[in-house]
Amino acid sequence: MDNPKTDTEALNQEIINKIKPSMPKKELLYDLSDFFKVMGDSTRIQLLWALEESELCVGELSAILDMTKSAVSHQLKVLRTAKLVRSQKRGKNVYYSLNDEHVQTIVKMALEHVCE
Amino acid sequence: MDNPKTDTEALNQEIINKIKPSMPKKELLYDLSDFFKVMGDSTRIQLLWALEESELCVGELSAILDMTKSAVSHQLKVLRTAKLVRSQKRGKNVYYSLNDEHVQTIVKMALEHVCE
DNA sequence: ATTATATATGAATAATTGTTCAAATGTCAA
DNA sequence: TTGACATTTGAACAATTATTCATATATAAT
Repeated sequence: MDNPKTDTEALNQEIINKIKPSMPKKELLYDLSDFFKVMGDSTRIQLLWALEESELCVGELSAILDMTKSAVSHQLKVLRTAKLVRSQKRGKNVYYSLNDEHVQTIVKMALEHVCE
Repeated sequence: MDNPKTDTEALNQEIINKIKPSMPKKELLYDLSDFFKVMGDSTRIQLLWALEESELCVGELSAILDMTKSAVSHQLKVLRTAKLVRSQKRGKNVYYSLNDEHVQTIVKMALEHVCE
């Protein structure tokens, strides 16, 4: 062969040049992976799962998950920051509810993936 | 009030008793959160993103992501273990491709969530 | 066989993160 | 105001993890 590049590189440079500019920008990339990071914790999955059935306050969630209120509150904050849940104070209690219709669908899809 | 329980506990015990048994079992819970953990890394999102366009070998992915082949290989192993991609050896190269149709849909849904 | 290339792997390091514990805040009732 | 309760918060600790570096394996070409 006369081309030293193709001699040592078996890579398809054409497809590299085509795909590289179509990659997501850094910011979108971090937003995406941050979203999945939030979902990637069993405590938070449980919280979302429970909240699918009803609005619930911290004490109730703590009883359902059988975890300390502190741990639950910490994780609720993560979900709140990610805008997956919203909170509403009523008296001494703070009630949480789902804030995004996508989440239920995404969990269902993930279920289909892991259940096979 | 005559009931000391309801006096100090503002919790709705009925809904706790209803929701608690409907919670997912530990194993399913871990499978679910593990799946999202795999998605919760920007390098792995990039790999899946690129592989949506075409089957690619490690060197090509390394060029597209602008990362060392070692780092790419390590992350491909994670995706392979999670059965999100499959690999096929051809000559000196190992070609990777997507192994699950759910993933593209899930990423699209996540995009809709983060893009608002 | 030797050399070059492609990929994989193991150990090490740095960074991130979930829970616990103690303490702070906020709300209601007496 | 004082006391009890619901929730939040900050610091600390343990555990997990992504990348780097060096090395190992495997394939192809000379």
